[in-house]
Amino acid sequence: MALEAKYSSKNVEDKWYSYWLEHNYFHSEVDERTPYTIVIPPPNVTGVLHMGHMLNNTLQDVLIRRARLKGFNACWVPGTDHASIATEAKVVAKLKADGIDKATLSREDFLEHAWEWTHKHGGIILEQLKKLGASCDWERTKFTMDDDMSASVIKVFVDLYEKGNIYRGYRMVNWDPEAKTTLSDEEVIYEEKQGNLYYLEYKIEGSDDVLTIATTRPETILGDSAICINPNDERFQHLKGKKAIVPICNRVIPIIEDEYVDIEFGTGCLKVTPAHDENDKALGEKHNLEVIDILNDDASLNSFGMHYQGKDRFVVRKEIVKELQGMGVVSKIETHMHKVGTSERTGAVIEPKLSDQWFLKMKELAQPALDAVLEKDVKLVPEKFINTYRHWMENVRDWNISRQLWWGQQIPAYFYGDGKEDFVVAETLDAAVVKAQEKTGNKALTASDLKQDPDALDTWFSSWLWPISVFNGILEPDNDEVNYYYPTNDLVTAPEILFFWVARMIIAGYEYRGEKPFTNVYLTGIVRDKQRRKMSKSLGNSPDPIDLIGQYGADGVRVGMLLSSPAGNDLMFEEDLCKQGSGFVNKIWNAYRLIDGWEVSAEKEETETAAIAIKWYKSKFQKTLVELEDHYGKYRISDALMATYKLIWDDFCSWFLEMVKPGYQEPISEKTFKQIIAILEDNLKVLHPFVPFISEEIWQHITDRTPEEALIIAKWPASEAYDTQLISDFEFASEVISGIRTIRKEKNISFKDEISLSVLNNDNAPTSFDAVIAKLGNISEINYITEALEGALTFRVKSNEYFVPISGTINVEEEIEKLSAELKYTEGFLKSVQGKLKNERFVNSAPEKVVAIERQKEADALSKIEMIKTSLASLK
RNA sequence: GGGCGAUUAGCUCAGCUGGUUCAGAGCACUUGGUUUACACCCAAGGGGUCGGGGGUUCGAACCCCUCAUCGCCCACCA
Repeated sequence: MALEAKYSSKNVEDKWYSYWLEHNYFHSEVDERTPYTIVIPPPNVTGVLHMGHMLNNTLQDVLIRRARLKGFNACWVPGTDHASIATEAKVVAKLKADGIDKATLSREDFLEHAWEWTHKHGGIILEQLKKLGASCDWERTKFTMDDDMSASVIKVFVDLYEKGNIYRGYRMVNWDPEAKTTLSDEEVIYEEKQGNLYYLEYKIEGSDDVLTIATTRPETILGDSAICINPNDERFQHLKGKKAIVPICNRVIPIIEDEYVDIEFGTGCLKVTPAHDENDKALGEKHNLEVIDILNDDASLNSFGMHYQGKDRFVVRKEIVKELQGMGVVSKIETHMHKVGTSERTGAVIEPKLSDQWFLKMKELAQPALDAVLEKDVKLVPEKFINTYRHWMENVRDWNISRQLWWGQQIPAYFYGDGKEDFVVAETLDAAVVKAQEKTGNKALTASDLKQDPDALDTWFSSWLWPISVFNGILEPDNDEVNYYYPTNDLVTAPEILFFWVARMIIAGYEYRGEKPFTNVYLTGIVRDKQRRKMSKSLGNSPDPIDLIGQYGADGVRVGMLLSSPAGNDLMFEEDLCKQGSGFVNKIWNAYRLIDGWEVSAEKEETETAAIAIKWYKSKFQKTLVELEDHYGKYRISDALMATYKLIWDDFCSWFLEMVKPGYQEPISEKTFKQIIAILEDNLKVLHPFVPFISEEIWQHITDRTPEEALIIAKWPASEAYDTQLISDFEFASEVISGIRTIRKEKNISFKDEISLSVLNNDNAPTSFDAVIAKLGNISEINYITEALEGALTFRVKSNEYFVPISGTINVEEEIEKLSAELKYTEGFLKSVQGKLKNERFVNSAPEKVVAIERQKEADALSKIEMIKTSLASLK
């Protein structure tokens, strides 16, 4: 049955994905083979596939499929992340839409809603990955809130607490007033914003003097507890030891001195608000100042806000300025650019806030993880990220791991009293009771006396264990699975989460396995649109990957993504690339259609052309195999694809198939055909990681295969020595063919008209491809001659001259002009080469090899000039 | 404010140890083609003082200095 001229991906892709699943090829179990493991960067459980995932997972699938073909026990562990803030925010919004306020719900009820939401929307993204062809071991699918995963998190928390790495601290934290939770420093995004710098006058107690301070947040004056000046500031010597009066609330506050104050900035006077600024807090502690917190959790003012109580800080900012202006204490308002911290998740402006939170000490834990990367035990690709990584790890700050959320692992700290230290940390309530009894000496304490800390842990506190916990290596550190699969091989992820996730996994790896979690970290680029904007749902500039797959096929989209994705560089995604991808897929399809349509004859002999073509292609293939090895080894996946692309499109389709193609309506020799099929099969193997579907389709179409013979589990082509001479001889021959084509075109000689070719064999032109030249150039005969042929069209390849005798078609003047131009160019070239060789310093200092090359160039140019001159003479 | 990186063809990017991979690839573009797989095709062609300037060297896209522009990361300037 004839195959369709246009490849249609739809049915083919579903068919083979089901087939692969049915035969369990993606599943990995511990065996005697060497493992090759990748753990997926778990996407948000309720998320949908975006272009970033697409890139990421295509790369992982390429790596895993190639490893599978190379005979490794390939294991790609999929899963999702509970994404506490993002998911909780979605659930809260959904409840709100249903008229339910989270505050009215109990923790249990809320979690029930959250789970319901998770089950409803969860896992969509994993289904989408299947469309892409991702060959994950779905039996191993994990969720960061699975029971065992959560148990691992709790165990680690307790362990780190007992080792003294986790502490509870009253600290200035980043407060997200929208989500009403703290954020880690990494979750705060600083944006340059236009604000105002307000100059406010404070009265000096017991005098009519005023001093002026500058602030960007005038509402915080209600929380002021001092004014600070630089002791070296000449202007303010008279203020030392005095007191100032805060406008509106009339609080009397001391004027303190500290060299921290920048004399140059603003007025040189600084108001100190310890509750709402990190630096002020430090000053406050140093000078023993009162801490006045004026904000509620939703960033409205509390009772310290007096008549502003209950109003949002930004509303108050406007109103208080008016009031202050009315009092005549605003001396100046300047516009001022400053950085404002916003929440990564909700976009709300962050307020620094003092509160009790849980922290993980990082300095010590980070050390082995830093060393691992610096010593390249863990390799970052591209290497430029090493510096960024080092900088971060050397200046790592303690990690705020508590979140005022319910969706996540609840912190296993149990309070038995109101005191700051009245708590114990334990894996279970029962264990907590025992510990509490021991700690207090009160044997009468029961479970009902204990109250668990309501906060949940930061999501990253579960995902940092991912490479270990997916193999249950926390709960059972010595199990066969983790011992076999860990450390994993490659991690493919976005550079944005190098600190959030990658660095912390390395830390956890050393802390809990004494070993790195992965050997290589491949950091992909950020997918951007043509205007260099990051592709995101909110901007609406991201195409839906599933639509793209529908349009171009998964294979086409995979190729499109990979065509332009050098590691670590951002990639400008254009839909045209997918078009190119599906074009490539179609090309492969049609190459197969050609072969598939041939009539095979056992009687027919192998032609000379076919014999040399097969030998040549095998060499070319082997050479490409070596290049592929190099590219893959350096994670240059797009280069690997491009090398494969050229091998198939140029070498296989444009050259090889043209060479072996039988004549019109002629059968092909069975011997040749068998070899072509073997070559095609090898091609399919190297293509498979990039275009898994069409490669399997063709593979299975060639002949009936048992499930054990599927392409997905075939053996990567074996490396063999290859003939470089043959490859360069072919390149020579291809130039000859191109010369013939040029002449045909220039003289309008149809391909159907046979012509003859004569070679002035100055340079021992290789003859191995003469049959090919004859076939592809439609040459009746090739003659080797010792004297120039008169009255013929000529062209040159290296220093051989070729003649095509065409009577009556030669325009002598045109030929002379052409030759003269070539002569002039060659003479100029010779001059520059000789100039180099005359330079003694070049000859003396350059390596011998380089000089020899120049001498060869000189000799070639000389003989070429001689030849052109002869031709010219004969024409005249 | 500190650090890292980039700047090469219209676009996206290679260019590894300074010299045969040295000015390249893919796409786009122009021109010409219904030769028995593919117009998602075939062939040919145009296009770049390698961001500017200076230096080192026999020799620089590559090393050094400097300027410019862009990007990223980190950081508490009110």
